[in-house]
Amino acid sequence: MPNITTDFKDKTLEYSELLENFKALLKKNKLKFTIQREVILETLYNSDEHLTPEALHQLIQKKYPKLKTGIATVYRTLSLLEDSNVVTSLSFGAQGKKYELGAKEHHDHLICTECGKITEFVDEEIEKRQHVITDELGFKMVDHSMQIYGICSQCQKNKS
Amino acid sequence: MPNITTDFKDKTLEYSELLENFKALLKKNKLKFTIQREVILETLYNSDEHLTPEALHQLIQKKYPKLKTGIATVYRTLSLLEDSNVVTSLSFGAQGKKYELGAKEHHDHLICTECGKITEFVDEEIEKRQHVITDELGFKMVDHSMQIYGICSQCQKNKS
DNA sequence: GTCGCTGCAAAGTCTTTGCAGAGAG
DNA sequence: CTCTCTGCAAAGACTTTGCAGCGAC
Repeated sequence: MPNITTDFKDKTLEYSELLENFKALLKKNKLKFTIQREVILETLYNSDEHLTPEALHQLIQKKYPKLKTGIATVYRTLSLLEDSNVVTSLSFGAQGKKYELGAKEHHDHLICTECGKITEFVDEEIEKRQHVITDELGFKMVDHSMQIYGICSQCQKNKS
Repeated sequence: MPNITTDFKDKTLEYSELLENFKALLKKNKLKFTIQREVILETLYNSDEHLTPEALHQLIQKKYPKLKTGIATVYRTLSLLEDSNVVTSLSFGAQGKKYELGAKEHHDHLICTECGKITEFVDEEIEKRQHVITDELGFKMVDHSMQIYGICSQCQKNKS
């Protein structure tokens, strides 16, 4: 079976486009476009990682020390972005949540339990089966998330 | 396509067997078998739901008011059970975690965002695809979890 | 100017920990 | 008897909220 149905990662949206969308969203809801909100969006965009609020805050403080962005603002902005479906959050076993831009297309996650690296993927076959399952139960699917945990090839090498 | 690959829910292990396994596990690790630990295991077994530590604690207090079981003990026991793979935890978007007996066979979750009801299922096709995906990346799968969010048929009826 | 936004600190949740006494082995 | 477990309360980690001044529009 040729591998034509599984795609790994890619970034589809230009930052300028994302920013325009965000501005439009704010305007639509009579919210203000502030420098903090832009910085948070931009930092999320430029990070390939999935960030915790704390990590995001630290990145911003390092990059824009003058701004003295408060952690509360990071939380508030992330909530705003999540409600608007601009970002998506992932919940992990322990405590804490990580955020990523959700404007990219839907995807699932492969998580390395050794190094924490997250690889994204989409598999058509799985997406199809999900519909079969929910249809069968009369369940109306709104969203789904899938995480596969394991050890990435790099960490396997390091161990041996 | 006949539906022969998707199974919905079932309970496979007798409580007595589960209890014996638990006792053996404790003995192996030189841990003690206490009434609190038994009550927590039993309550988890008799609940078809996925319980939060708080909910589990309340159930226990209602059923065994004399025992005055502390919430700390519930947390401590759940950690113990999770480390021993007797229970599995599910993390949710907001805060909080829910626990279920994990001795049952592996399964995924369908979660109703209206009423919170959780339906379990296993789909062979999806399980297969997961292996295809991880093999392709040289990723060693240890575990996975999948949640489908949506509105169950009952809640759809109630709304209309 | 107006009204929403921000930083700060205080207050909330949920979870973990320290400790002295209770209880299993 | 010994050494782990437990309940309680205090401490922690993470997140949210109240408020006065700031800043976008």
